[in-house]
Amino acid sequence: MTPFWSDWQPLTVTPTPNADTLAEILDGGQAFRWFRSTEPATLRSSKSRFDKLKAPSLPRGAGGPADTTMQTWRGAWAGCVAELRLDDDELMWRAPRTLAAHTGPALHEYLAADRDWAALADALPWRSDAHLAHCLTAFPGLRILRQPLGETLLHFLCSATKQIVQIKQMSALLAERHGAPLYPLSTLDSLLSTQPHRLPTWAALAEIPEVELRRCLLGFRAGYIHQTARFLAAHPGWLEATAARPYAEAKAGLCELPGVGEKIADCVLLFGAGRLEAFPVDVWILKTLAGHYGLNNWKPAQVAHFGRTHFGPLAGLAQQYLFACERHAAGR
DNA sequence: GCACAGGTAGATT
DNA sequence: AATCTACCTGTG
Repeated sequence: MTPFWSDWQPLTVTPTPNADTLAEILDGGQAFRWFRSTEPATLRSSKSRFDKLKAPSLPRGAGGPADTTMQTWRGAWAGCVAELRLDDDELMWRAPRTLAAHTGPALHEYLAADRDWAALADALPWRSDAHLAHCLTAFPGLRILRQPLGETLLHFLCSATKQIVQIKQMSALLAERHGAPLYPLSTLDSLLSTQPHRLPTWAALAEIPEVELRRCLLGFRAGYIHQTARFLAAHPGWLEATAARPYAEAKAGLCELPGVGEKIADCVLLFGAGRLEAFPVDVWILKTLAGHYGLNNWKPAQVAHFGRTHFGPLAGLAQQYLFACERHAAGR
């Protein structure tokens, strides 16, 4: 019988992130559909339904220090499912065989593998900014994902005053209950009850009653998502065209959507449209710029303007470094 | 039981 | 124009 997963294959990214940075890229607030498939060795004694998954592919020698940090990440985006792991300082990937041919190029795009993210970080003004320099050192190889635009908008409409784990829960419920299956049910999925689904499209969301959305833990965000879905379904291509306009126009356009303010608009442009000049300002950035840059009591819009002028055309990348550092310092 | 969480929109100064 | 507040609900 043909194995369900493809063989592990290398994915060339520059630079290769370490395990901490990879976790920050996949699970640090840019994306919300990546889950660790295996736990650190210290937790392996606890019962896990994923235990049976890792047996065939345990890397390197058993018992070595590397085992404590070895993780496999499983994620879904658009029509793709993939697993990622670090192996001898190389990023490896695999996908269900039926999707593998499509997933390779899709991963390249998703991870923005065409860019040298060390060179981009080096272009930030860290030489005159000691705190930024510190953050660059803490998460070497951090990158900004290029996620599907519509999914990014949906995730950040879910994000208002919610923690990452809760956003991931909303996303999982939306996909499971309202999204199309990613591939025919496999034996593996039957055993584990993990048949993955896409997120619902905006056209599909437009047909879902608000009360139904609320059952996906969306709370007051359900109204925003419902109204935004109605608008987007009635205006095909509007989202893509809007995101492609010059930064100020794109942001203003997105802010027309119900539930989308400056912060969410910047997140959508940065994480879903590769617009690195976008500088989302949330409570963490507000806090870090107050603490390290003396911007006490500045309003979010003022901080956003400061960020774009101080950090320049790659301000969004700087923001991600600052964000990761601040959350890490707070023990998140 | 109660504050708080990757905000936004509408009302009220 | 700047500053409150309500909005849902899981988590600690």
